[in-house]
Amino acid sequence: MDPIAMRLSRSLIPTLKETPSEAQIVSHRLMLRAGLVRQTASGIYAWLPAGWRVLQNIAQIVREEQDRIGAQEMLMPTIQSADLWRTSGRYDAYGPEMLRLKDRHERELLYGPTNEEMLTDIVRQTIKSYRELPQALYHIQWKFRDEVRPRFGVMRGREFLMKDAYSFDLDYAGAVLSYRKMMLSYMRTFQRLGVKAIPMEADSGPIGGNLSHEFIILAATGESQVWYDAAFEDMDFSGSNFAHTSEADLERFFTQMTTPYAATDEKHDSAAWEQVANKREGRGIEVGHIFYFGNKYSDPMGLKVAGPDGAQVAPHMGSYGIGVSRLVGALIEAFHDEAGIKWPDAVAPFKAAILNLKVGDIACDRISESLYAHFAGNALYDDREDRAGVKFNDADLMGHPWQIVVGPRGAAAGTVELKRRATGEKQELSVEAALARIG
RNA sequence: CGGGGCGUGGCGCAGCCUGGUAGCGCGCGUGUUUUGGGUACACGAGGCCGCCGGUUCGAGUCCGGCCGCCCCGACCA
Repeated sequence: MDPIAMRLSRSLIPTLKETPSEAQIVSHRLMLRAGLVRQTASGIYAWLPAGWRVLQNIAQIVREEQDRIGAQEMLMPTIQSADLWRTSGRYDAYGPEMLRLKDRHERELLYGPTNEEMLTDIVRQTIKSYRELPQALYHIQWKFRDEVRPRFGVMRGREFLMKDAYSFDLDYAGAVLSYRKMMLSYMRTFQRLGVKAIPMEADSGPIGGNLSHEFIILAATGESQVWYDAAFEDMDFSGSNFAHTSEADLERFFTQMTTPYAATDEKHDSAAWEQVANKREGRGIEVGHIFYFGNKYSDPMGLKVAGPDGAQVAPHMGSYGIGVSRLVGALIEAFHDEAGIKWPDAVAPFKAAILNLKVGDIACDRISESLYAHFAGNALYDDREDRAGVKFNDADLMGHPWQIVVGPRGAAAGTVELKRRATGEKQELSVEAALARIG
């Protein structure tokens, strides 16, 4: 990575003082103002350098936690053939949300909204025996759903980055294990992202099936009403650090996650709700969804493997989505204040911002440059010849977890002011002490 | 898809009703000034007024059509 690009004076991070009029909700406004994205068409966004770093950070955590439960990463194309979707019957079933295209030969194509058919087809061609099961595969790829009404910025865009995983098991019992592994992976993922996500029983929607959970981040501006047991608010995740191959641990964890009451509108049960001792209500944003759907695709598409007794059996499948680009907006909804974004450490575009309050001052420049070198590209150096207030405001807006303020007042004595964005706490420290504090 | 609204320099907006050579604030450039929470002054650059057509001597303004975007609702990772 070219370190020059991390100097604000040389970066394309166009912060805005005023909010473009198209943005209503706070995350959308802040994403535009912090220079993370630019809209290029309704529901379609370009990810500018800082936004792209956040997106990659989230994707990387998702990736690591998928790998950790033994899922294999791959990459499937965005463009798919209509014929493939006809094999499952979904080409006609999907409706106008699907973006349909034609190539120069008038062949019917589509921009994929999901990949069940494609992966089922690939597995059908390659997996022939129960000995090759189970399989869990995922990719992180752009999807397109032609929403009637895109809104909320990247949270409800038409083009979006999604992690979608697919599991193939010999039987129902195996599929349940795969499903529980994914739930484990999801809880670990959201925990690492620094956010509380609650698994809620869900309708399986157009994808079909009967074992399904949504993962909801609590945020005042969320789009759906949720009811949940207060037990989720201080749930202990220390027990999630077990080997994903342990069936007993998977069951224990699954039970822990799904026993306390939690439901969205569509599944809310007032009778069951009455039994909850510590009730909590709020708004939430759906950031993940997992499904078990049995033979919904393996049957119509003719996916079969040889079982232990030699008979051909249709594998049981599940699919598992995380809205990676939606998470960027959702995290901002969860972590912001009047001044701007307050990124969780794990996803922040930069770990720290270095605010040189007096560019050209020997001591300020020297300390700033050495700090900048120390962070090796993971700090944004505000080396603009601007007023201090401009830098403070932009740093707060962009939401770097740490701000290292290098001003003439302290620089002569070798000290800097360290500000923690999340709490607002400020400390005057030596350069070494500040770096030690940031870790 | 029903209902509502908006398209005027990069951003936020006025001008349109009542047609007469396009304006304000921010941002940007230059200079002076200021120097720890968006400093002040001066000068300056930047606009087929969304597009097409019509009415008119003349259209940002009036009329028609189209396109784009936003908001509310029904629907979704």
